[in-house]
Amino acid sequence: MSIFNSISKKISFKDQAFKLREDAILDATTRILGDKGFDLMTMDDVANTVGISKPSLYKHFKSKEDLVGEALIRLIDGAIAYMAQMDQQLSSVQKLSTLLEWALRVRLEGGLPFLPSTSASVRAMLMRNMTYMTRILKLNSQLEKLVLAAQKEGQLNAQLPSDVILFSYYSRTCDPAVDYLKQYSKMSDDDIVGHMLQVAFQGFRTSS
Amino acid sequence: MSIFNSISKKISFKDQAFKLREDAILDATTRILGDKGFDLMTMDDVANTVGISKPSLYKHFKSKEDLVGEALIRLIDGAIAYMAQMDQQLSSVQKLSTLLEWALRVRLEGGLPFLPSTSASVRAMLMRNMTYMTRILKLNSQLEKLVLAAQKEGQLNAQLPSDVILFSYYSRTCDPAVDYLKQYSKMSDDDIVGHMLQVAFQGFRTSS
DNA sequence: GTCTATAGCTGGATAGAC
DNA sequence: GTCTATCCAGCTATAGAC
Repeated sequence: MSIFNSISKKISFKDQAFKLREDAILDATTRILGDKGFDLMTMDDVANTVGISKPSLYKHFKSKEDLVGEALIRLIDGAIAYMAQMDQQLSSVQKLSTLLEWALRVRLEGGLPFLPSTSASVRAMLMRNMTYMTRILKLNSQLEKLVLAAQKEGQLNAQLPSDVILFSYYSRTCDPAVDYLKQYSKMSDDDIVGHMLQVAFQGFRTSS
Repeated sequence: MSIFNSISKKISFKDQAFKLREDAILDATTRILGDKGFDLMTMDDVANTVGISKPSLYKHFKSKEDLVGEALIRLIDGAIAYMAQMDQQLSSVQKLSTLLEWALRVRLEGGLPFLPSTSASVRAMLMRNMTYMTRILKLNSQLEKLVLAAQKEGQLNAQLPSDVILFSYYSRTCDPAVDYLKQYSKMSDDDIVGHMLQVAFQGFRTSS
C-alpha cells in the first residue's frame, strides 16, 4: 500500500465518518420533528439525542432552518426514489395508492409526514429554501400528471378539479387520524394503513 | 329612575364592558391562533391586537394556556349549539355533513379548526383543561352516535371501524388542503366547501 | 384596573480554548 | 472539529406606580 493510498484512505475514512454523523443528525432531527414539530424542537434536543455538543451541530448545519430543510429534502428524495423504482406497469391510480401507502408507513415507523405545512411560518421558511422547492416541485409535477391521467382513465373523479385531489392527497400523508388511531386504537399498522387508503379513495360512504 | 336602579345600571354597564372586552380578546386569540398556531402566538400579539396592555390581558386570563383553552371552549360550544339547533328531521349522515360544512365555513372565515391536535404538547395541555375536556367529550359522544347510526342505516361504510370514520371526520375539519385551495386556487369559499365535502364522503374515486 | 418597567427563563447562535 | 462557557433576543409572567 503506497503512502498516497494510505493518505487518501485516511481522508476517505474521515469523510465517511463525517457523512455518518450527518446522517445520524438528520435521523434524530426527523424523529424529533415528527414528535414535537418545528417550533418545539430545540437544537439542544438534537445535539443531546445525537450525543454531540451544540457547536458541533452548527459545524454541520449553519442554522435550524438549514437543518430542518435538509431533513425534509432527504424525505422528499426518498419519495422520488420510491416512485422511480416502482413497477411502471402499474396504472396511475395504483401508483398514487402505492406511494400514499409508502408515505403512511414511513410515518408510522417514526418518520415525517411530508407536507409540514400546518404552520404558515414553516411553510414560508421552506419556500425560501431553493433546494427544497426544486425537489418538491419535481415531485409535485409527477403527482399532478398521475392525477390527471387517472382522471382521464376514469379511475379518479373527473368532476373534481385536479388540484382539489392533489392537495387532498398531500393532506392524507399527514392526516392526524393516523396518530389518533396509532395511539388510541389497538389496530396494527397494516390495518391503519389499509383503512386510511380506503377512506382516502372511497371516502366514508358505503362502497358500492 | 331610583338611585338603586342607577347604581345597578352602572354595575351592569361595567360588567357588560368587561364581557365585551373579554370577547374581543377571545376573538383576537382565535384569529391569531388560526394564523400562527399556539407556539408562535405571543401574549404581546394578543394584547396589541386588542389594544390593551399585557398586564391587563393577564387580569382577564391567568395564563396563555388558560386563554387558549377558553378560546377553544367557545369554539366547541359553538359546534354543540349548532348541532342543537339543527333540523332534527335530518338523517344521521346529513347531520354529519351539515356540521362539517359549518366547521369548514367557520375556518374559511378566519376561525379555528377544532382539533388543534397537530402538536402533542398542545394536546397534552388541553387534556389538563377539565372544562375543555368535558365539552369535547360531550361533542364526541354525539358524533360517535351519529356515525354508528349512519353505519347502521347503510349510509356510511359499515366495513370501517367507527373510530376510523370518527377520527377521519375530525381530521377533515382541519384539513390543510382547505388552506392551500384558499391560497392557491381561485375557487370561491362555497366551491371549496363543496369539494371538501365531496372528497370526505366519496373520496377521490369516480362517484358511481 | 390600567399602565411602564422588569424579572426570570429559554433557546438560537458563537467565541475561544484545546 | 470538538468542547465549555456565554451572548443576546424574545417570551411568559409580575411588581409597583397611578
